[in-house]
Amino acid sequence: MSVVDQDLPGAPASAGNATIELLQSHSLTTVVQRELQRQIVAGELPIGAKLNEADIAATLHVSRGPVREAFRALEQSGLVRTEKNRGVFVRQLSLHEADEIYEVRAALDGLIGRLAAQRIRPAELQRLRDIVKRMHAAGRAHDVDAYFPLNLEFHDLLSEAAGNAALRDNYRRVVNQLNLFRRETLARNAEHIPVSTRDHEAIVDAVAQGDGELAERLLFEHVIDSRERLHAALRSPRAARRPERDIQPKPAST
Amino acid sequence: MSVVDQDLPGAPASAGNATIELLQSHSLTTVVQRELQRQIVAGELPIGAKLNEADIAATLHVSRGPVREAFRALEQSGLVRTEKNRGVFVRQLSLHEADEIYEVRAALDGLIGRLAAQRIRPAELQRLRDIVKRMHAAGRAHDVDAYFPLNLEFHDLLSEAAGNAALRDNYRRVVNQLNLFRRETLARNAEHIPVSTRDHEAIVDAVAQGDGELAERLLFEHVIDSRERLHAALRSPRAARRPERDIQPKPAST
DNA sequence: CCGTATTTGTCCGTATGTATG
DNA sequence: ACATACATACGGACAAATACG
Repeated sequence: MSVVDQDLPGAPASAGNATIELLQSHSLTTVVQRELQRQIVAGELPIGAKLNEADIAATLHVSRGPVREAFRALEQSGLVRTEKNRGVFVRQLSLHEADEIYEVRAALDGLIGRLAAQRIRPAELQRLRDIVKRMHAAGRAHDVDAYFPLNLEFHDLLSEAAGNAALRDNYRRVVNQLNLFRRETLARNAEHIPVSTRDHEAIVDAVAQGDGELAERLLFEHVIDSRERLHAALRSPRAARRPERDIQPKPAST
Repeated sequence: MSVVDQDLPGAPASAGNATIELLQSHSLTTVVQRELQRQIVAGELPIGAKLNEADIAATLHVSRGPVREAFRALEQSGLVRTEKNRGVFVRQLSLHEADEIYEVRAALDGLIGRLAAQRIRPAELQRLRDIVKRMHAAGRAHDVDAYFPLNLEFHDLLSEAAGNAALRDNYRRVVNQLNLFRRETLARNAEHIPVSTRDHEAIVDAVAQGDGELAERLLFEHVIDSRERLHAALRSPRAARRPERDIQPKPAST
């Protein structure tokens, strides 16, 4: 009846089972929360999809209690919205909401730049430069699928290098929310990769030189610019190709 | 068995009962969440206090399910911490954590100033000036208990005037977390009221003149300064008068 | 518009882990 | 160290609301 009993068919119950290790230190609520967040961020659950309590509980081999608790956590983190007596849905950001969150991200990213310029360590700086190098490669190859995760990794590493856990956590929550919008609409077109990569290069240089004010300004403007690119993409004919109504990925069967 | 049956002894079941109205539009989880948040922010639940599921459920006349769900939401909002198989406690911020959160707040407040200078409406500006006027009065009377809520109201109104709901929500969460620390340690001494009120006056002026850059800088520094005042208060002999271990307000009885 | 099926909201019982004498 | 008491974690059942035919 539980995730350790029936899941992972061939796994022995002895040492080395990561699932058991996970359960010993984390509650089922936490496991469900992380799994749902992963599915949402990874795009496995489409925007607007309805999260069915019973289905999720059955799939993860847990009862509805932990699932409902995970829903409340995800709601606070801004990844889902709850309608009373109707259900929980993957959050759909309006353009207006995305604009607002972009401004918040710009402020946080500015502080990240300011602090990272003071506190970044050589190893982190080297990793940043490696990422930028790979960004150049992805740009030359017009490989958007390679560039997108590099962009996430760049900013996540920078938020870590700022040496402020609260800032990093707030930043990650905001970025996760924004991904709800960009995945839906932004064309992720390759045209902007070169200019964005130049932004990143300048940011790394400013951080490397310890110029906090410059890094702050560059990062703030980088975020605002990416918001503007989003607007431009929405005005282009390629945009609005997907409907914005609720999507139900799995009606009933499995 | 429910909150509407036994609570509010003399209240008739007819129209005008706010409790029934509340339950019709909100789930019990939401009601519990708001009530617990209110108790934490208001200081009715001391820092480090253990939140007993059964006690809370009995007091609010609900079952333990909604209480557990509310715990998960409060955990994400940073007001409580959960220890597996041990319980939920009102969060205790270390000085280091408070420092980090103060930096986040400074960045958000800076953006608030920048945006409010562009978007504030005359009625809001007038309300800000009224609050500052009352701050002056509280300062002259050395009335810290009057000043403290005025300070909260000032910044909350400003976050509203910025015209960005996401920014306001993020700001409120951060301020709620910081109150977990300031209530415990900050002496709330009257000495700083005049200088702080002058800060607020300058901020209002900058916003009124539409000088976003100035308002941003003033607010950022205002927050950093208040963090420094916190540090100074901790170094003063008056500080550290309360123990930092867990407190249990109501062992069992009611 | 009504009856049925499905889903959510709530409550309670039980097992497991923790604290205490 | 052991046994007891207590709190939490989880599962399951019932009631209410919604969705569908």
